[in-house]
Amino acid sequence: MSTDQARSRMTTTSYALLGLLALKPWTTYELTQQMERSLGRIWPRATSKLYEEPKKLVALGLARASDDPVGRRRRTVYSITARGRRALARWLRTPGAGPVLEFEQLLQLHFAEHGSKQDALATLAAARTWAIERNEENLAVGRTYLAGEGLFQDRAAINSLGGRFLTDFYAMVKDWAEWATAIVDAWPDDPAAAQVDMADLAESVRRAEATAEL
Amino acid sequence: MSTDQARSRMTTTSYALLGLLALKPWTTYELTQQMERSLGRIWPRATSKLYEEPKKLVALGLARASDDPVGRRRRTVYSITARGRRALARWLRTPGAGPVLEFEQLLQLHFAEHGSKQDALATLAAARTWAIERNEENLAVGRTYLAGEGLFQDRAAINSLGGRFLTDFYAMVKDWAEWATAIVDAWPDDPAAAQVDMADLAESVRRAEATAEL
DNA sequence: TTCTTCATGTAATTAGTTACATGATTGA
DNA sequence: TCAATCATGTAACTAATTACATGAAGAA
Repeated sequence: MSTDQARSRMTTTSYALLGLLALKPWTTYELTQQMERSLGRIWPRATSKLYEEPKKLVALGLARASDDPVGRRRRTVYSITARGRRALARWLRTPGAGPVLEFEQLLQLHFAEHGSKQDALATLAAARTWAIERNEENLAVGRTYLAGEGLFQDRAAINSLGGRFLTDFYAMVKDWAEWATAIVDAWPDDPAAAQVDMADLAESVRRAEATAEL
Repeated sequence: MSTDQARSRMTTTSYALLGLLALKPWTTYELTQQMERSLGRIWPRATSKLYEEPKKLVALGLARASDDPVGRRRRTVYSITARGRRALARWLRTPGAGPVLEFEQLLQLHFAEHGSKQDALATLAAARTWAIERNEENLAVGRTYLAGEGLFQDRAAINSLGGRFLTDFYAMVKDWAEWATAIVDAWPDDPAAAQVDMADLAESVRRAEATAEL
């Protein structure tokens, strides 16, 4: 156990892995698969991170690693410890951060005046496609649960909260992209010359006002 | 000009700053304010990054820095160069990434079985509050544009695309949080014992199916 | 038996954050 | 004239990514 690792603090990523370990023991590869397929939608991390992070959990006494050899190479299986479960429960009591969004395509749209109308439309089309593709994946998972064949069917009640969030999010992105495409279609060729439609603006403000009401 | 910086590549963050410089020259502090108030909603970065990144733009010849002293200390004003404008236009033609979401609160919900029902409800309440507060800010900006008094009123057409996205996003988060609160309210005290309501699940799937249709 | 894909990991690099420091300005 | 806050920046650190490497398993 390196002192470095023992000293280093728990990040949200650490808890994400710890949470998975609370479900069952996993090999690192299984963890990467699970992240790619599901948890990664709300907490995306590079694969190599997932090989590194559990070591920290072990160093902190929150997880246990067992090496089982496969042929000439080793494979590591991680499982949670009692201390790990307590740490996880403690984390669930702390206030977490709200959604953090990074949206490069929207950033590009935000500077659309410096490119062509075509650029903007292409970006919107890509955003729409993105939403449809992600939704497709999410839908496939939802159907397996509806059929009673989900990977963690006993956790269906909990999983469905996140599933619904993603469903709503993808729908929202798609609808927005279509709305925005109609708007941009009406622009002149030079986006810098585009005039705002006050009626559209007013409608957006009304929507926000509806959300502001308790 | 350090070779290090000249060699380093442009990131999306670099382009975010470059895009702002294309609007007008800014002092670094003004850039931090602008990011905090508006661009940061879709491309959040720490303040110190915003002091560092423009230096790279200068090293790459995409921006110019002018030092103007304020009392005994200096202040840097950055402006874009012709090369910078071309680089920005080129970037607008490249495919950008779709939305990337990090949602710690939802991660906590995902492991709700290891905490109490109260924990889950508190997390959902926090998510709802988050959405309302963010919406409030966004609404305030929208109103200034509707009144014709936006900070960049001439860019209202473009700004309104992003404004609407955020409006829809905050509404979606709030609605989801309220929906989920009702669900969790109906859970037994031990979240691990919660049973999924198949009717709810079916409705989520139907929603996703609606999005999947062209 | 060879090729490809799955599986398992490390190393090098970088992007980003947290912490710190201090001058300028304003209002009590 | 003092305190608080605004404004400006650097340094140290760390989380995370990209690139690389290679063995195992299964298909052709």
